[in-house]
Amino acid sequence: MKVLIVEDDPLHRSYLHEAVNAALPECDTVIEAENGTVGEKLARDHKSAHIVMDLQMANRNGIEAARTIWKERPETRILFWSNYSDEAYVRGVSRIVPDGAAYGYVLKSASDERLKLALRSIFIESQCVIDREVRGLQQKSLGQTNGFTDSEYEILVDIALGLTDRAIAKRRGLSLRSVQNRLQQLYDKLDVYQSGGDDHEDGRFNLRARAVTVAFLRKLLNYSALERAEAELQEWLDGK
Amino acid sequence: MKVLIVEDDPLHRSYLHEAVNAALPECDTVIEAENGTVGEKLARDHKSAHIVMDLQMANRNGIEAARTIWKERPETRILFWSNYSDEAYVRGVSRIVPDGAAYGYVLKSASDERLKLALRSIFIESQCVIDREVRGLQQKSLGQTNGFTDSEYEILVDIALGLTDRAIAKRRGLSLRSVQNRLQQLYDKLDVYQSGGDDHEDGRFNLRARAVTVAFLRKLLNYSALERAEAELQEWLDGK
DNA sequence: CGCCGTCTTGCGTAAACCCGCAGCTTGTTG
DNA sequence: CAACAAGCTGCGGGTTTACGCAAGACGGCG
Repeated sequence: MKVLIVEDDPLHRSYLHEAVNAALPECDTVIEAENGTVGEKLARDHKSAHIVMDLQMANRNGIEAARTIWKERPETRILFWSNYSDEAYVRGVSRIVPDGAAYGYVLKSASDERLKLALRSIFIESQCVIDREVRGLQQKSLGQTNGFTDSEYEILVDIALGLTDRAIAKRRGLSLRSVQNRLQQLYDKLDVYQSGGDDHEDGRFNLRARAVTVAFLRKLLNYSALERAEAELQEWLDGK
Repeated sequence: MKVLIVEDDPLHRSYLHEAVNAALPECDTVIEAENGTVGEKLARDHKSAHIVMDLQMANRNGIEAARTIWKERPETRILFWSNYSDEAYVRGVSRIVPDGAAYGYVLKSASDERLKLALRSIFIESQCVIDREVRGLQQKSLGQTNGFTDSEYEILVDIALGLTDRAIAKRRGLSLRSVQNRLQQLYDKLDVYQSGGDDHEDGRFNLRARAVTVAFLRKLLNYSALERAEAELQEWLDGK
């Protein structure tokens, strides 16, 4: 059995290496990659390897890497090991996981024990292991209560990218008015009207910009999500 | 001599601990804090301590902590040890460093040797040590070429927060038109008109929102900067 | 089938935004 | 002091947003 570790930080990398050795005596080779690009390449070279992947990496982030890896080989087992449980990450991951694939999401703050258990569950037993905290987010976001529809999330990303209503309409194949409807829906859910709605109206917000900020502060968006969305946008722009 | 380590990540924390021991034999006590809040408290308790501080921490980030520490004791020597050299961080740090204070900014990717040298230079020799990469940013941002004025940065933050032109005018004591002037200036510098300015005009951007996005992608803004700005905004809103 | 909720679309309006033009106040420089 | 650059401000107008109102379209359900 082979395990591929994809992780930015040398300290974390060697920690992972040890953890893998301790948790999986049946594993005979451990390979390391220090960014997403190298990770993809090594995954291609070692087709049987299971993967432990950091999400936040400078060169090419974990979600990107995982997507191309899964595209080539959907049955690959990947354990995401991340510092954060931003909804943006969680959403990003669940968007790309293939049907029936075994994967995991464990926070770096988890104990050694938890990490080892997760390693064994996923790589040996093919079971999904999602950190409790992450799991909570996932359910809240999928359940309609307090969560965001895909269409709402989509339009959030679009205004975060800085598109006009018209451009969004064109991109998503909607009328102008429909786009604006979704925006209102979004504004409602993000509670953008806060602080100033009742008394004097002088401190009002620019709803569009405020929505993006609030989403950022709530970790619905983060840098990595923006980066991905921007790449998709450019692709679309080039494709006419 | 005492050294206080303020760092989120247990692995990094113990690495730092060792590095301090190795670089500073004259140091007899090393104290550790796992977030900014605790760091502030321990800094108060151990007034003579030099500090090594991580910037990105979940609970209370390094810039906040450093600010209150320096407010109480401006001669404290602080070495910032960070994963990133986002302009937002660099700007945030240089905004709060007291006149004549000795401080340092070293990236986590630096070698052991570099870290040790920095520790000695700052804590023993009272010299400022700024990582080469960070230094580059600093100069570019202070020099007018390609850099952003304080007023431009200020208005960038304001629209990122989602304020209306009118609200910004009130907050900064300007006329509406002046605010809009600065905005145009900002749009120019951020090169927001890209892609579509020449040929067909269908893929246009909402300049205001686009500016924020571009700033994010260029790391002029990041989560921590937004968080701080939001706190200041709330303060201002409360103060009428 | 008819009723109902959700989603889409068009029309219309008030507000906000982007920005060219031009007059003023400053600080700087020869 | 004259000249000039840089920033602030008001005016005016074209465009984009935010959103109420109301008329279809579609799917589920009794």
